[in-house]
Amino acid sequence: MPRPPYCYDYPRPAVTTDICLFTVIDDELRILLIKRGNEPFKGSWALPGGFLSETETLDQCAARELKEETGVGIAHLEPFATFSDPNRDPRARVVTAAYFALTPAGDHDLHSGSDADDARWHPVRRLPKLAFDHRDIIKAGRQALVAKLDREPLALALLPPRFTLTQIQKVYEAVEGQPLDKRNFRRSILSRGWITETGDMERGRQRPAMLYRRS
Amino acid sequence: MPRPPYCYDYPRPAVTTDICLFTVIDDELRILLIKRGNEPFKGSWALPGGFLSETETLDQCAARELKEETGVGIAHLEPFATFSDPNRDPRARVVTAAYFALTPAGDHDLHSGSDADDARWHPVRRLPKLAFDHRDIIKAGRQALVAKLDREPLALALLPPRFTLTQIQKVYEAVEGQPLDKRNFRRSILSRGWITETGDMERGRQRPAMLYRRS
DNA sequence: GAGCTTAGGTGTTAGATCTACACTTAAATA
DNA sequence: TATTTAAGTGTAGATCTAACACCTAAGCTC
Repeated sequence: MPRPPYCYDYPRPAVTTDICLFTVIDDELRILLIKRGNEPFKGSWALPGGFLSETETLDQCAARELKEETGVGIAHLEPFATFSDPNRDPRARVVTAAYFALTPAGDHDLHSGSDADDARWHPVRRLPKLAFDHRDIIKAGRQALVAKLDREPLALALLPPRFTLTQIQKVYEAVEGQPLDKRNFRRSILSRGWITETGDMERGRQRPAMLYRRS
Repeated sequence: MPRPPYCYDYPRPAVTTDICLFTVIDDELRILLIKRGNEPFKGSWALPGGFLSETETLDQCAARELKEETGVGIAHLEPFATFSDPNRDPRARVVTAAYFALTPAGDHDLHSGSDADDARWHPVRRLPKLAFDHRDIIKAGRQALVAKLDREPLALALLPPRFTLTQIQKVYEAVEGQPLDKRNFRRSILSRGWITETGDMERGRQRPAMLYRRS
């Protein structure tokens, strides 16, 4: 098929994905950031992400980049916005599709990529100096997460396979940033049908708690 | 500043915007489609849209393309998804940012672009043969519209500056595709504070109705 | 093993919101 | 003046929401 010239005359931007990978550690919402080892913004922190390859969708690109960074399967990954200011990257025109991702706290094999010094979980309320427009992206990502948490069982992606009602309540409190009433929360979360009793109890320092799982 | 080679080694997709421009005509939700005059998909209908230029954001690109197609300012325009299947356009790799737009029914100066035969308002429940993945895009756009209509005063973007309660109810019924109870609808819409009485009445064939406007 | 510590687990009430439902009114027209 | 058409209005029952406090089961300490 002939390639109509109008289709190719346009300058093409580079296309990337950037991922806001959230987790809850110490009852606090945190995000994975990578310290940049190269200019521009050398020494600043940045979101994980990378360039779209020729044969993959943006979803696949985000999943691949995330796997390369964290070495784990991610419980939830979805796009929430695009960022396309012509000057957002001083090197070149780069349009990025921003994703948010969720993973349970715990055993991540964080390993720096080729252009990164370090990877760390940063509390979203105390962010360091960020590269590019990544502060804006994180702000939008948090808003998207908060907005969805009430309508979809996203909290399950921030928890291990079996968890107590107190644990899931703490996830909601960490994401929403406010305490919730225990009895009202339990009534509400159980009425949604997202979770089921396992029958097993968690034995800890106090009275045992019922373990729940995804329905 | 030197351009790091990793930044340019990647093949770059073309980037476009596609716009689902909705309106309500004859109590029916309709979408603007353009008949394609060129291959591929010659004779099929397609969403208005076009290529991102070097100096504009995706928002600006969508607004510009829409203005070129319809000749009117648009009351509401926002992105809702991206589509990036590597084979979605048979000519080349094209990633598109999909927008939905809203405009009051009425006097649009629809004019075909260079590669279009015709532009028409199609009822969303009876769509013709569509080019590319535009059927998927429209489906996602409708869902985005329905989801937002309840939370934000989007219906005002589908109405003239002054309107009656019956008119706004018909907009909701057209978008949601189901009839609504008149008294409950009125109580609900008035309690949101989005609209205010003008004090003027609309004179028609029957008892006059109060005209409202955006608060 | 008794007492302390810690988190788990449980109900009710008042207020607000939602849903279903039918008749009267004001103007235009015939 | 009678008819047609859409405008406008209220209530009762059910459901949902928000506020609120005490008892229980286990581990730990002495």
